[in-house]
Order: sequence, then C-alpha cells, then structure tokens
Amino acid sequence: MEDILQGLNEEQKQAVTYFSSPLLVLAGAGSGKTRVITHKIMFLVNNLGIPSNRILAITFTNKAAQEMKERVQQALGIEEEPQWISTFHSLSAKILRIEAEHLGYNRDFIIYDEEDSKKVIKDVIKELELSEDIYKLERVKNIISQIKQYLDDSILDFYAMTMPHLPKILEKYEEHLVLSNAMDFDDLLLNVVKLFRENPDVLEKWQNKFDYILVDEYQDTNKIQHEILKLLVGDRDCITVVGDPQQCIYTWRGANPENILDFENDFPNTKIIKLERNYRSTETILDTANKIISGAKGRWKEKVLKLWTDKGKGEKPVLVALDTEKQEANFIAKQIKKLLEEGYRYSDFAILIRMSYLSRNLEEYLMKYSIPYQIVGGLKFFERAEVKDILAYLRFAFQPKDTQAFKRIINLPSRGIGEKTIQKIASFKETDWLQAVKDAYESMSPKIKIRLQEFIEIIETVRRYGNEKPSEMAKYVFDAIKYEEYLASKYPKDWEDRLANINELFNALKEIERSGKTFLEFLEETSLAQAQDTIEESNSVKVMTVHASKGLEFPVVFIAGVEDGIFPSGRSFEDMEQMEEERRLFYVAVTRAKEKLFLTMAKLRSSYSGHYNETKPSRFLKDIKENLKLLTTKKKQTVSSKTSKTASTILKTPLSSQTSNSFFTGQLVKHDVFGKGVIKQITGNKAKVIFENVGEKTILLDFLKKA
DNA sequence: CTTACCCAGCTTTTT
DNA sequence: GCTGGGTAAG
Repeated sequence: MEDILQGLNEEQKQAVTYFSSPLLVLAGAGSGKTRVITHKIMFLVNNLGIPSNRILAITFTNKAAQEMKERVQQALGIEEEPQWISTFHSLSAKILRIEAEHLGYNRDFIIYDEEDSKKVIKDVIKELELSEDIYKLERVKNIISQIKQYLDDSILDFYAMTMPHLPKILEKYEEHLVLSNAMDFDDLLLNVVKLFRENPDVLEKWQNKFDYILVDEYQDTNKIQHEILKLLVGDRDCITVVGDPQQCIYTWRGANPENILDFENDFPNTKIIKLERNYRSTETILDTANKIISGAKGRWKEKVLKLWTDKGKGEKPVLVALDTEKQEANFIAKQIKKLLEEGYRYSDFAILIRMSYLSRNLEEYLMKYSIPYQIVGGLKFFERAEVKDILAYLRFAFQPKDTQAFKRIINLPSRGIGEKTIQKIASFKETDWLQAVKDAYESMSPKIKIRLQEFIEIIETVRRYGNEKPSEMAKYVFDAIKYEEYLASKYPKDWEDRLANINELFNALKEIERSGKTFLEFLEETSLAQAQDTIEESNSVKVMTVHASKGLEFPVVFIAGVEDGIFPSGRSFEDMEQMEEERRLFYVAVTRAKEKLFLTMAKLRSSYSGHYNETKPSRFLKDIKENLKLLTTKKKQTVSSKTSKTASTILKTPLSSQTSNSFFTGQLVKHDVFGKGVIKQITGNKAKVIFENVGEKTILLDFLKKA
C-alpha cells in the first residue's frame, strides 16, 4: 500500500483512495493529473483486488493511452497490457465492432474520415439539387456534426428555419453511410448511445464488464461522451473524472468548461478534490498563467484553480517583437542554437503556434540552421492523397459497399469512366458496388468492358489475399494500376516525395502483418490516429499547434505569432465565447513551459499573397505585461546587442501607426476585379462589401483599396 | 471523357 | 502560393 501512495501529495493521495461516491478531481496544469489516474488504477488492482481488465480508463489521445497502459503493466508486473485504456473514439469503435449487428451494421464497418464525410454531403446536396450558396458544404457538415454531438434535435429545428432542406440532407446523409456500411467520427459515439439505449441487455452486459471508470481531460468531453459514461456507470458510484475547466479548448467540438460542473448534477453526491500544486513550471511562468486566466469570465470561474509551486522564481518570460516573420523564425532558430550551448537538447524545445500554416516559415529557418525538427500534426500521413488512393483499393476490396472508396478508385487512374458510366453502374447496384460493376458489365461498350474487366480483376485478387498479406496486395495494386506513372504525370514537382510516402505505407502494412493485427484494425487505427500519436522520440525540436500540445510539457517553449488576429484568432473577435476559448488556449500554451518561455511576434506578417501587413500585439499581452521581459533586437545582425525595457512600451506604440490598411464600415472601396463598392461589415481580416456591379461579396481586406 | 488552362478564394483548432 | 472548380478544346 505504501508503495502506490508514495511520492504523492495529500490531495493526490486522497484522490487515489476515495471511493465513497463519484469523484471529480479539479486538477490544474502540471498538477499530476495523469499520475493520479495511473496510481488509482494500480490501487484498484493491488489494494482492492479488481482485475485490470475490469477497469475502464479514458484518455484524450491514443498516445496517452499507450503510455498509461505501459506504466500500469510495468507497475503491476502483469503479463498482458490492460485492455480497456483508450480514447472515447477507440473505445466506441471497439464496442461497435462487437455489437454492430444490433444497429443494422455489419462488423466490418468502415470509419469515414472528414474528407469522406464531406464528399458524401457534397453528393447529397447535388442529388437534392440544392443551392450550394445556401447549403455551404463546410457549414452543413458542422451543423450535422453539432446535431450528433449535442444529442438535441432542437438544433436541427433551429437551423431548418434558414435551411429548410437540412432534415432531408441529414436523412440522405445517414442513408448513404448505412448503405456504405460506414460510420463517421460522430457516429462512433452516437451509435454507442443508441445501442445502449435501445438494448438494455447489451447495456447491462457492458456495465457488468467494468467495475470502475476513470476519465482524464474531462473538461474536453462533450454531451454525448458524458452520456456514454452515464450509461456505463448506471446507478453506481464507480467513477472518477479528472479535468481542469481552465484548459477546455474544444468547445467547437461540443466541449464546454461548464460541462465539468454539470458532472455534479448528473452524478449525485459528487466529491470534489482540487489539485493546485504544480510540479512543472517555475513561479514566474505560473504567475503569468494565473494572470491570463484571471481575466476569464463564466460560471466555472468559481472553480478556478490557483497554481502554486515551490520550484523557485525562475526567469521572466521573454517577449520579442521582430520586424518580420522571417526575423521571428530566425530569432527562434538562433535562440535554440544558443541554448544548446547551455546544455539543452533539441528535444527540450517546442515551438507552439495557433495556426498550422505558421509552421512553413519556421521550417525554413530551422532547416537553414540545420536544426532537426518535427512538425507534429498538419496534414497527417494517412490523409495524404497518394496514401488514401492505394488504401482505397484495399478498403474497397475489403468492403465493397464503401461508396467513397469506390468513387475514388473506379477512375483512378483514368479508365475512361466518368459521370455517365458511374450513373449506369449505380442503377444496377443492389447491395455492393463490386456486384453492381459486374451486373452492369454486359451493357457497356467494348472499350469500357476491357477496362472494367481489369478493375474487377484487381479487386478480386486483393479480395483473395488482402487479409493475410495487405502489404503485398498494396504493392500489387501499385503495380497493376501503374501508380508510379500516374504520380509522375500528375505531380511533376513532388512525385518523388509522394512515392516515398507510398513506400512508408508498404512498411506500415508489413508492420501490421508482423504484429498479427488485422487489416480492419489497421484501418481503424489509422483513421483514429491523432497528431500526438505521430510524435517521434527522436532528439528534435517539436513544432505544433497549441491544440496538439495538450497534456505535454517542454523545458523551453516558444509561442510564435502572438498577434491579434492570430493568437487570438481573428475569427474570435466578434464572439465573446470564442474569445474566452482563445484565452484558455493561451493559458494552455503558457503552462506547457517548465523553465523558459519566449513569446514572439512579427510587426509585419505576410499573407498568402506575399503582401506584408502591419500587425497588432496580442490583446492577451496586456494582462501579463508586468511579468514579461522585453527583448528588442537591433537592426544589424548582432543578436547579442539587445536592450531590455519594459514590455508596456511596445504594447502602446503600434495601435496609432495602424493607418495603412484601416477600413471601416460604410467606407468606399475599390477592388481590382469587382470594381467600386461599400463596406457593409468587417470581421477579422475580411469585409463584406456591396459592389455596384456584382453585389455582395466577402473579400479579404488585403484586396481592397480605398476609393 | 480527358486534358489543359484560368481564375477565384483562401488559412483556426481535429476525433 | 496552392487548390479546387469551371470551361473550352480535342
């Protein structure tokens, strides 16, 4: 017993050993959240005699799950990894693979990623002949996702007022998914709730499977995840959740800092324990973080945690204002080089950004200084077109109902099969697309017959051997469709890089053959892979979005682009709630740092067109200016000649010099293409303009001139 | 049906 | 600077 509790502080011990009622642990950044969960699992097993496979633990990333599994396994000295440590999405997929039939699905269902779902919605909008201006793809997709996440039909009613055909779209969308034996990300969760609600016996079975449930990063769970927990717990007490409302950064995915407070309502007699002692950062960094969050608003504020540490003062965070983004990147790279001499390693550094496109500029300079780096996240490996192409062949062979896979490959590379032929095939479709192709075969022209024959042969071959030897089959497809030629002609610039990706795919497939996993498991893993899962152990600087940095810590952190419009994002300007989220994001970013923290900004930043725009320092800097040390770099390249002054000087100046591109509502403007117009509304870097000839358009400010 | 070319629009965050 | 869509020619 001493063993497990050793090294924990009083509150942590309490959290680990409390079982009398549902437990909510409010745990600040760096306060040992994950540690509490891991130790509680060990306590359950060692001291209460509960088998590890009867404990369900939910983490936010697969990486965290894997680490927790390993730690628990090692600490308990057990043969097998604990089975039920995973993310909500992986858990749901696992449950649904077993219970799919109850929902009219087949166990071999495919998980549609963002791109697949979007294409389905696009097809549906076309099919229903709706205006793409009113039913904007991105918006419709978001609404559908919201409806599924909030478990609330009134959302549909609400949007249906302006989009009367929305219910029809939703219905058709669902139909398409079921016909493809596919689920989207939201379905994974939603279908579990449906399953449990409609099948009490199934629910009971799963309730009986778990004696205790623990959830990490609870502040970022949404309604539907909460519902899954409620169902699994039933009327028992067996749940501990750990979270921090200050770190809720996924409201756009249905999470809300208030949700964590509702836990008390849904689980009666909830006990609350606060962990406010921070083991990660220096006092100055924590003080800065506390200042940021003390400006927050909202009901959860009463639950605000005040972090403290006995680590000592430490150095003040440094604010550096560079002239341009190039110099910003240059500064960061140089600073890293400098700190390396003080004994830091590359892997001690993280560069955090609010928007992923900011990484390009950084990359350039990291390369220039020969600093090994890894961009975490961004376009993920399995989302790359070439990887998806090859996988689509395997996917389709495996699941010939998969409409999106079929549409992707039937004319890839060009087989002379276009819209018309696909329509024809569709008219023959009864169950799956492969059968439809075979049935439609006779009615095709001789030329197309040959091409279809080739296609069928490829698919049939993959069907025969795909399950055992996916890597060989991938190679076979690659050769059979002459994919290398296709790549070379389609992407003359970077086809070699893409080819390298294909090779990596072959390796990944070989790896699963070795590990004894099935192709389906492989597909599931790849579609649920997260940014953090790709983090390499290598000694390299990590560049990532603030979102991707959740739960991680680094000795030295740079936060780049601390400018209004970037951090906070320009989109949050008109929406209080979103601005609040930006604040929490900033809080998360700052609390990643253990020892040193640099905030950098560029006075001029180029937009995609290459034009430089003046920037304003982030509004969040005002709250923390006394905490910051200001570093200015002299004109010439002598980086060493820096002068220190107070941060407030820089915060005062730029506002007044903002004349060059300041627009206002009602202003007469000119656009190269659209001609003269009047600004109706300005949001962020865009303006709604009514043009005399072409009507209303939303235009980026960069493209407008004063008339 | 395909290809080649032009143009508009654009960058949150992601399971 | 990139991409997806639209269009005209083959």
